[in-house]
Amino acid sequence: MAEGRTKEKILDISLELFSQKGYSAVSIRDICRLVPIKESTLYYYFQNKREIFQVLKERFEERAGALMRRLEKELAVKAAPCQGPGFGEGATQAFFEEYLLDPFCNSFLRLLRMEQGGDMVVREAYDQWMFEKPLRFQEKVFSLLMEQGILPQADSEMLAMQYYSPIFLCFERYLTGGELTEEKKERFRQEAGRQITVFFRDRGLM
Amino acid sequence: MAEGRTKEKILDISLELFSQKGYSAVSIRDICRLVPIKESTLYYYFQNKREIFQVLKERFEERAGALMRRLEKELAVKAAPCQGPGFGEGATQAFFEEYLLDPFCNSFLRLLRMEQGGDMVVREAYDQWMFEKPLRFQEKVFSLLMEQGILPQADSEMLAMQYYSPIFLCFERYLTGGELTEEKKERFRQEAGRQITVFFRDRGLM
Amino acid sequence: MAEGRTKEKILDISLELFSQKGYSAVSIRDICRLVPIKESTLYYYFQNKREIFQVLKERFEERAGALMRRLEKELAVKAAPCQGPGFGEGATQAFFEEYLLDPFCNSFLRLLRMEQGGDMVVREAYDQWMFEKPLRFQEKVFSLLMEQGILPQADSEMLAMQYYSPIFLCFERYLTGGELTEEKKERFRQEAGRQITVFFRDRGLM
Amino acid sequence: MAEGRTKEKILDISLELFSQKGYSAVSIRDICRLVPIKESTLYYYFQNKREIFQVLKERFEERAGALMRRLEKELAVKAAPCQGPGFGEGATQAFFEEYLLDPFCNSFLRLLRMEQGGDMVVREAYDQWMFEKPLRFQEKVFSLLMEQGILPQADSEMLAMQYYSPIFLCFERYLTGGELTEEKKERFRQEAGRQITVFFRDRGLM
DNA sequence: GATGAATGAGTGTTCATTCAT
DNA sequence: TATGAATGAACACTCATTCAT
Repeated sequence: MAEGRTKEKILDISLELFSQKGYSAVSIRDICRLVPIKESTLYYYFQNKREIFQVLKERFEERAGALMRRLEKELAVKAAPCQGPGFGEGATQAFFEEYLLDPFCNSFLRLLRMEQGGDMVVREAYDQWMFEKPLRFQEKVFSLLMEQGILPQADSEMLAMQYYSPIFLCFERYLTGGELTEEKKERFRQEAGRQITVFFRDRGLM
Repeated sequence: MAEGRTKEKILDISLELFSQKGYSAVSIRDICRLVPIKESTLYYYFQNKREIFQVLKERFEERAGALMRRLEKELAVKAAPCQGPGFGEGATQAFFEEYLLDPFCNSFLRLLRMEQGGDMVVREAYDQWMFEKPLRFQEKVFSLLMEQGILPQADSEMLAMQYYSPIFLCFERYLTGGELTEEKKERFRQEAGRQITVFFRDRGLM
Repeated sequence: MAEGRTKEKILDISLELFSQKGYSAVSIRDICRLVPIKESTLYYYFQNKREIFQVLKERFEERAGALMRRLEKELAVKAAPCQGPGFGEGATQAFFEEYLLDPFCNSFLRLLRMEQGGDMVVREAYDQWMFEKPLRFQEKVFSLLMEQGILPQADSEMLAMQYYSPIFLCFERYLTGGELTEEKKERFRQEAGRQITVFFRDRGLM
Repeated sequence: MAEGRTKEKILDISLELFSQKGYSAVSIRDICRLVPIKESTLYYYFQNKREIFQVLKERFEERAGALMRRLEKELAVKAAPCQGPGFGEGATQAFFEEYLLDPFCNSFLRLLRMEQGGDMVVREAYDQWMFEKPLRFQEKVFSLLMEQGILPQADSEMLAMQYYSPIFLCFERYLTGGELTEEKKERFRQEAGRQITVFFRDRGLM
């Protein structure tokens, strides 16, 4: 069999199941039935069930971390010449499409979200990737917009909350239950998009 | 043992455990160990594990429904004579203290939140009690405030989102993991309170 | 079912199997097949496999401890009036029939003997019950015999070794493998008996 | 890798583990982890787990057989001219150092000792190498000593038991649990040595 | 010589649930 | 009201072993 194929398939299926039913509600048997392999084969690739989660977590953090770094870099570049409020849009779109709506990231965020009954480390990861990092990033965006006089001076932390919290609410409401269908994604884009539009309009932009 | 005592204790302990570790991560054994009764005794009071959840759900809906109805009634009464924006405060405080921060309601909301991997009915309940009802209620509040000229005319639905989403974010961030300590409650009150204050100040009130 | 029957049967069968094949070579399934019960039933009576061993150990120590105490008491009583070397015989016979040859004690000693690869506590128990206690007891017997002038003065510790070690060798050789048949028991009685006879004859007694 | 290297290492590590934890408590994984090789590699050298034991057994029997033959030959040679009781000493020392205390032989004897729950052939091997052969050899020694008038006429079989059983007890007590440390070896040498000294002194020698 | 990939049978253990008492 | 006794199905995980490469 082609190298790495099986391991990848285990990870794919595991994430899919975990994000739908929750880590502890998914059995090794469930995973193996769908791969499909024998349970003993799974243990050739992973030491135990927890390790599947760990590997998924590492991959998520790599990927999400790379996205965050990229967005910050783009922010710095674009900010140089005054470009109007538009440059925030790119970031938001990337944040939507490559993070909240991206199948892998979306699934993992859902998994984190459900498993908060478990250990602290999961709770902390969820706090980081769902709250801390997005809010910190948005603060920087608004600070820049204010520096350039595009937005009136204000508390950037508060602004980040006002901008991000409706997005978060829409994420929770439309993107964390059942399968991630194109329908749900579209609904999210519209609802969250409306909130963003109004946010900028209220502040005299766009 | 006094009638009803045991059943209540089963419900109390079940909710406590469910809200901390999630429905499926809590075993009948776990519950009975803490009551304490034998497993077979539990089945004298409940047909199966799911029924414990059902009873909790009914009680929650009774209680939360009563609260919502009460708030709506108070809204109608208070609204009659013009009383300034203050009359919204009472509702918000009651929503905080008797709903999001109330041990029973908080626990059940956490339980709903975690079990969305399960069946649709749970998802719908969560949507109702976490999004639909609070947002609908807030819309009415703002409609009234606008009718009375206290708030400038605007899209009340949008306003409700802008008002409620930071509260929801704070709820998710501070009130859904680990035990519900007084510390966490206070933190929530402050963070969510700040958001509300700014919301009204931005709109020329308070 | 009659009270206590099942638990006792589990213990009986477990000891039998453990003493034949060794603790770790016996599976819960093996035990349950012979009882016969379902595996889940076994866990109604015992928390885990180790607890079966623990209970057997407690029972053995109670029983063997009682025997040792009884023999010591009889020694003190009988020693009072001079009765010739005969009084040692009773002790040896009890030690043979109620300890080394007793089905329960024999099985447990075999179990201890085999499981020395495991934890220290098992090793120590084996050392106590196979070496320390028998040798200490025999020392007391010889001290008494010397006090009464029946045996000439000598190092009682050395004497105990000279008396006990052939018995121990016969035990190891004839009583620790396969089933404990009446044939094997008889062979042990004869071989060990001959050693004892010669021991006393060499020292001018009997 | 140099030919034979890997196979030897598998045998060394297997014996070490077997003698510490027992044959069935050691997994192929355990062995391979320490060699270190992949499990499939082990099956290049051995058909199955049992074969590792078989090879070890053959080597043990070769080695122990050679030792026994050598001791018997030395006995015949030395016995010719009258040399006093000393010629027994050499045999005993060799029996200690090259058999009971020799790392390879000691490990294998421990392995045999633990695995008596298994098949008859193992039990028989244990009986041969732990009881039959040592006792037969000792009988010959004493027969010779008696022929030469060094020891008074007596039942050589009984004498062999009296001589060997304390040694066997010390072996069981001090050399069959945990690792074979220099400390344990020394303790054995002293305890067993004392027994031998007293044995000869009691019979007017040394 | 050595390995990567796979497996069937088995391990100890936990689960929600039943039912006669 | 409450329990003692039992169970079938599932659980995560380990075992010795195979075989194509």
